[in-house]
Amino acid sequence: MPTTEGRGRKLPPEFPELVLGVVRRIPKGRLASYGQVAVLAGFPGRPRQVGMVLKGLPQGSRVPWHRVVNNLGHIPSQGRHWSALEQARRLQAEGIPVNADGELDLEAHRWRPRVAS
DNA sequence: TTGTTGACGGTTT
DNA sequence: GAAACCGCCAACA
Repeated sequence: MPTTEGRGRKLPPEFPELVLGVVRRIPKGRLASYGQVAVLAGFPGRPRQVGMVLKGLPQGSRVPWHRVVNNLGHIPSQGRHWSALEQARRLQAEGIPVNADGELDLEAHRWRPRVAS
């Protein structure tokens, strides 16, 4: 049955939910990259769509989307319309040091989901 | 309808 | 070791 699963070329309407579910699973003081969230959500190779979903999140969302950064360990748009500076401040409040450049130690706080082991 | 952009990632030169 | 290019797919103009 073609649930169009597996290589479903099209993104299911639940994509945002899956992404939010993964992001919500990020523990405090931990960081995750867009690609990582995409893979955990079950859509490897689509980090941009993940960003697009987070972009459409309202400010009242309980999703710790501020814990999601790019693989470079750097917060984007640092000065654009987006309030990246405020998010960086939140990360510091979680115990994650952020440079004035908007860079942070991703590897030092990389979220490690249980891979079975 | 087609073309371009985009909270990015990975690979190659 | 660093920089540049390409690729994925969806939403927007």
